[in-house]
This record gives sequence, structure tokens and C-alpha cells, in this order.
Amino acid sequence: MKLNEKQIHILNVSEKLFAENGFDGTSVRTIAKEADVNVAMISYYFGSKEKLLETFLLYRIADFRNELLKVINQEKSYTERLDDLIKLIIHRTHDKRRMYKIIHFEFSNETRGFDFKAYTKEKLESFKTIKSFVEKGQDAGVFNKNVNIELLMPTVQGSYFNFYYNKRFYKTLIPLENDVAVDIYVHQTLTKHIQQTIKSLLTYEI
Amino acid sequence: MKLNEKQIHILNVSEKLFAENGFDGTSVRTIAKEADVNVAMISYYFGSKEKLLETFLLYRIADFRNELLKVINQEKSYTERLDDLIKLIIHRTHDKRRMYKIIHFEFSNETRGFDFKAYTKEKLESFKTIKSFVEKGQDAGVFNKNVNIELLMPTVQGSYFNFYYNKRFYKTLIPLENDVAVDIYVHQTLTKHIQQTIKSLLTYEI
DNA sequence: AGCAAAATTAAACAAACGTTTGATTTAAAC
DNA sequence: GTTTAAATCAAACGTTTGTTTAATTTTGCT
Repeated sequence: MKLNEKQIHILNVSEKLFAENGFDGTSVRTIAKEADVNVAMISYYFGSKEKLLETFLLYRIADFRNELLKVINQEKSYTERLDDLIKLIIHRTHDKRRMYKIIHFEFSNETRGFDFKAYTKEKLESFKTIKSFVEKGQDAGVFNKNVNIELLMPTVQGSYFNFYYNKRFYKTLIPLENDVAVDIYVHQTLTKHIQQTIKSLLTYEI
Repeated sequence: MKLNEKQIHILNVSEKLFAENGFDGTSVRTIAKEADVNVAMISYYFGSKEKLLETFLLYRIADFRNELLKVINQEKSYTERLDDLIKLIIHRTHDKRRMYKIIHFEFSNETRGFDFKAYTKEKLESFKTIKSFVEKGQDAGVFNKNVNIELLMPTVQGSYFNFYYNKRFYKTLIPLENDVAVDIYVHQTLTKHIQQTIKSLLTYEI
């Protein structure tokens, strides 16, 4: 898949608009106008609106496993690496939140015909990597064995997204004045909360 | 707000279709056909498609606080009531997952003009109720004081939704053959996982 | 410079969209 | 039984939708 600058520009514009207004809520004319290209260019470059989304997913889902392995293979204690792991996941999730929003919405709909293989593959790989790390920690006697490893990621990523999807509510509750304040809150308070949560779960035997 | 049987029927059909295909992905003609009414009835009863959604939200957001209080005011230990609380939240969230999916998608988009006051109000009330319970537990020396109470709900509900939004992935990972198996998994394994997570966080001082 | 391929454009296409209209049927009230 | 309001309907409204067409411009190569 070779993408020229103009194509990448269209994909980035589409990401923003799809996340804001959804796939069906975004017209190719809006994309074209925002990207400052002719409407016909979208069919010309991507074939169709649907294929544009599939191209975007392939383009955007970068390899997560190497980032995870880099953190896991550090010479630190299990709990320190666990903290780093969660920090990485939250940062990455926050960075790619628009892509995830599109996927969450379209992927949970089983009647949609999109191709989500790239996403599923990446998800499976990162699960295996995390599973292997936790099991080593369990064998080393650091982590509690009585835990559902397949539900760790939902708790980590889900905590982030339930905050993000209710951002307008939490902005009044906390309060967070602007998007910069939200970023800081995510990278500090929210990250710390999830680190604390997962560490408790993995190290405290009930 | 008085709704007759036909109106409620249209709202229930709309809920299913909006959750499946989104607000913009669902046409009034599809709603009308699925609900077996004439297209014009939607404008006649609700005024417009947008007002139909707002009517739906008002109709669907039932009072959550009383359910919470019933659990909290039981004569049980703090940890037992915490377990019951989480069980209630997961059951209720699972029951209303379609409504939440619509809200998550539309609410996180700040440019949408929908009226979410009813949702925000309900969310604030349940937060206050949970906060009060946790603080009493802290004063009683049962719960750890070093915890972000405003992030408990994101972790509880978020764990559920990140599982739900990636259902197609987890169906192959776990594996869950059909939707009944998913229901059982949510009510048993997932609920237990979240209970365990929150109990660790609240009772284990790191 | 001259040619072929690629890129870009305005215009047109049929289909689908939310909504309104005006006529007709049903239901309720007296 | 007549009257009045509510409910229901098929049809039509003007827009907007994704995509295609055919003409034109730009680019890259020899």
C-alpha cells in the first residue's frame, strides 16, 4: 500500500470527520471540502467511501507489539514494568482515540461489512504479549494468579474510553476548562488511577 | 410526557436501529418499515427525527438513584454491598447498552446539538450516591482513602463497554458461541472480574 | 518539444434522504 | 346518526447522497 501525500491528507481529514460525525454522518463532499480537493478525487484515489475507511484502518493501525515488548523487556521490577505498560497503553489509546471511536462504533455492529482483520490481528498480538508478561509475573510469585487476563485490557482501555465518551460530563464534574486540561488529566490522574487499579488487582489476593 | 403504545413501539424499534446503524445510518423509512407504520407518522408523533431521539432519551433514562439506594441501604458489610452495587451497575448497563451506545457516540461529539440534560442529571445523581457510600466506607476504615472516586464509574462501566464494543474479537478469543453465551459471560465472569478489581482497589493500600 | 499517463475539474446521474401535503379512514363525543 | 378531532395513508417536495462521466490540465519521460 503506497499512499501519496494527498491521499494521507484526505485520510487524516476523514479520521477527524468520521470520529466527529460518524461514517454515515460524514459526506464525501464534506471530506473533499475540508481536505480542499475535488469530490471525484475520493473515488479516484480510494474507489469508494467504504474503501476509504478500510484504507484508513490499514494505514492507521501501526504495529503495537514492538512498543509493548520494548517496555516489557526493560530491566525493572514487574510492578514498575506494569506501570510503564499501562502508561504506554493509555498514551497510545489517547493518541489514537479517534480511530478507536470509529472502530468501536462500526466493529460492534455485526451487520456491517467492513474488513476488520487488521484490527483483530493487532488486538490478538497485543493480548498475547500482555498475557505472556503477566504469566511470567505470576510464575515469579509477584502477580496474583486468580485473575482474568483477557479482561485486563477492557479494564485499562475501557476506563479511558468511558471517561472520554462522557467527557462533557466529566468536564463539569472535575472541572476541566479546555482540551489541554483534559490531556493533562488523562496523562496524570487517569493514568495513575488505572495503574493503581491494575496493580491492586494483580498483587492483592482477596 | 404521555406516550401511547404505538409511540413506544416506534421508540423501541428506533433504539435497536440507532444502536446498530447509528443515528445518521438509520433512515425514517427504515424505522417506519420495521415498526410497521407509515413514514409520516414519525413526523406526526415526534415532529422530526432529531426530536424522536430526544424523546427516546427522556423515555429510556429511568431513575437509577433509587435502585442504587436500595442496594446501599441493605444491612450488609461494605464489601458485600460493594459487590451488589457493581452487580447492579453491570446488569443495568448491559440491559441499557443500546441506549448507552447511542449516547456515547453522540454525547462525545461536542458539535452535536442534542439535549443531553436528562442523561447528565442522572449521571450526576448516581455519582453523588456512590461517592457518599464510598466515603462512609472510608470513614469506617474499610475502604482505602487514596482513590479517585470520580474514576470508579469509568472503570466499572468502561470495562463492560470495552468488552462489548470489541465483542466480535472476544467472541473468538474466549470463545463465546452465541449471544446467550455472551450474556452469561457478562453476568458471571465479567461481573466477578470487576467486583474483584474494585474491591482490590478500595481495600488494598499500595 | 512532443507525447502518454496521471491528476484534476465541473457537471450530471440516479437513488435516498427528511419532511409536508392533502385526501381518506377511524374513533370519540354528543 | 351526525359532527369533530385524531390517525393514517400514498404521493410529492426539494435536498443531499455517493459515484460516474467526459473534458481539461498537469506531470514525467524521451
